[in-house]
Amino acid sequence: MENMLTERQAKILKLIVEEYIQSVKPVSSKLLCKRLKCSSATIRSEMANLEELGLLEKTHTSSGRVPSEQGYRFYVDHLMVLKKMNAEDMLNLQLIFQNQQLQLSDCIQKSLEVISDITNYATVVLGTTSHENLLKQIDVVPLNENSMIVIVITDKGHVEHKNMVLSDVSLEEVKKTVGLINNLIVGTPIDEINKKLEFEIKPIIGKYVSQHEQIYNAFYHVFSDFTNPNKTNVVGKSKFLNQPEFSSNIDKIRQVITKLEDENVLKEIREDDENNITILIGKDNNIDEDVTVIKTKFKTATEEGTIAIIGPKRMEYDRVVSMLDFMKQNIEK
Amino acid sequence: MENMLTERQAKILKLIVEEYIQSVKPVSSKLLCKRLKCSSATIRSEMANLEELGLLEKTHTSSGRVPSEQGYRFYVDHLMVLKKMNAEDMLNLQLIFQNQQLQLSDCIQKSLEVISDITNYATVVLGTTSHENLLKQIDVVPLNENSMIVIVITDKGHVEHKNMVLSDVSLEEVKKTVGLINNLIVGTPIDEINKKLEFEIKPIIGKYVSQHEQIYNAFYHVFSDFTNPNKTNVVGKSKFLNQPEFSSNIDKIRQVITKLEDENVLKEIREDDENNITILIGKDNNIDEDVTVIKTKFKTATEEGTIAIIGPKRMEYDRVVSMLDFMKQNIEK
DNA sequence: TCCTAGCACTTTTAATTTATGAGTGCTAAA
DNA sequence: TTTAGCACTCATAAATTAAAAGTGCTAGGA
Repeated sequence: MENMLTERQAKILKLIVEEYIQSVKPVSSKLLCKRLKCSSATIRSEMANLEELGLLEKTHTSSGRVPSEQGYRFYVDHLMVLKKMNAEDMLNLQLIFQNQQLQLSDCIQKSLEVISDITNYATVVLGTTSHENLLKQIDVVPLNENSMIVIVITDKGHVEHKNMVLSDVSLEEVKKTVGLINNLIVGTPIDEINKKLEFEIKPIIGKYVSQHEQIYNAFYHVFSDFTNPNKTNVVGKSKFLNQPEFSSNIDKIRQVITKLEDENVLKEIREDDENNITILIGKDNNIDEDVTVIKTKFKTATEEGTIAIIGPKRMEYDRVVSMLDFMKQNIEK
Repeated sequence: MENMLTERQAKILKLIVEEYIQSVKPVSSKLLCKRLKCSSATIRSEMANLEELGLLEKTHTSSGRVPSEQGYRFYVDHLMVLKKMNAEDMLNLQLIFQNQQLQLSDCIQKSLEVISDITNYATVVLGTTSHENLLKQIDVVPLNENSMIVIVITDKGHVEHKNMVLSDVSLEEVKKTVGLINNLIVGTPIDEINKKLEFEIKPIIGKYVSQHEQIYNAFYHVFSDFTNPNKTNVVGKSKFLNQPEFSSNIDKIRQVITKLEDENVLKEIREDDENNITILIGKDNNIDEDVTVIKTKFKTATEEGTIAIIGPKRMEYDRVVSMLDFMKQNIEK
């Protein structure tokens, strides 16, 4: 693959991508000839070749060159050298994961917030609550006359709680039902609970529990809410305001932010998720052609999902990729 | 108070404020003379008077008039007529509160998201978890060898859960401790638990529980995290992108968004909180002189806090105030 | 065959000018 | 007290100009 380009062409492409990522200005031949030992004319002719190959573009006839989408792609596939993370940042992130008070999902959330701040890009975690969780236990805590709290715990340590309003129902009967549930359907996958509830519990409480209708309905409700996907929240959407090529174009920013608030768009980020790091440059993603999404899947005993960093196409790929990798490592251990 | 102005002056001021809120353009005398039966010259002289009084301003010598900060203040204090909410919006909000599955704080959060969408302003709820909550019950669910989940429930129905990592500790001993806590310190205000833990529980488990050191520390940790203020999140910060007087000024937007992410700034919004609706126009708030904060306190049996709507100074006061009032009603019942 | 100096040409960007229009303040008369 | 009329101000937009940054191409040199 790499023999598509001469060594010098590769060097030039790399320099242009990195220079442009840094300066946000089309890169001129003159600038490069300082770093390579040759004249600007030579570079110009090489640049013309690279443009021919579809790796560079011009913004107008006499402008410097800018990487094309293919140019970025070639860069990340063949030229990029990963950039090790700043030790301090690494430490900060690790500290978050070492806080054993926190659920894993909170650690992920928190560290992605930190990453958003240090990179100036948006970040997101998708689908951290695995629905393959199995029911571990349910508890009921009566609050007052007619309301109680139902707490549902899964084997992976995920906890949810719901209010349950039941007027004129004896606490005894509710507890009986809880006992039945804990005996009969513990170990069931969360999203199959309602089925079991209907076919295994309902008949039984129908016999032994008074006011079974009301109680059954209340519990059915509690578990059906569980199936709702938990809402995903992109962190640092407004970081796009800090990116020069966006800040001159409010409409674009608005457009991108709107996309980042759209559940469906986010859902698509999860699709075709590979185990290693995937880079969706420009048209590869469904957010905006000037945006890049870098994402990876993670999978642990308790959780599973995708984390992604979202920024301009002109992203610091070398830095972001190694950060994301570092995150993945941290999560998975 | 209102006799500061003649009836006609009041009418003109009201028209100018409302026109400007709608059009975002300085209001000319010509425009007004269509609505009042008099010539533009007459209006001009009245406008000059109102400017004299500090209620109007010009953007340049020959421009139309714009309300001054005092002008807005006079408007909201004396001239504004509340605008009833759209029936559909009211219904939508009410439905959220009628969903008995949800905790009150979730209802508030959800409905403020809706309000942010229909108004195009940012919203926030501050300090919904009252630390006057009393401990109702704690539960422990073992997950595996060395980790368990502690669930803390308060009398107001607030639930929190924490991971607790304890290696080589017998479950029996932990359960004993839980039993002690549930017997001895239930009913204690959340933020006093650690004190009680130290002076009442520690001595006892010191006697009766083996490995008390480790267990005590773990529980101490669980409760000390509780005192952390829950993080407040402003909804719809990017709505400022949709406000014309901001969208021409990215720096301003960035500045405002940064403020809205600053915990301290948000905390100040809660201060001097009155029971009724408070309007902080421009310099009255600590966000930006072109921003207005409209807020009110709410207090229910279970929760207490402040909700606020944050938008440009050129805010639809009549609409927002009645919405906020409606929200308060809904929350408190 | 490859590199480079040189030059014509293109386009952007910023600065300047010009013109137009919206709006005011003031005056004098109704 | 109101209003018509007019001179004046300033913002905005369009048009012009000038300078700067780059490129492509060519022809000569290594």
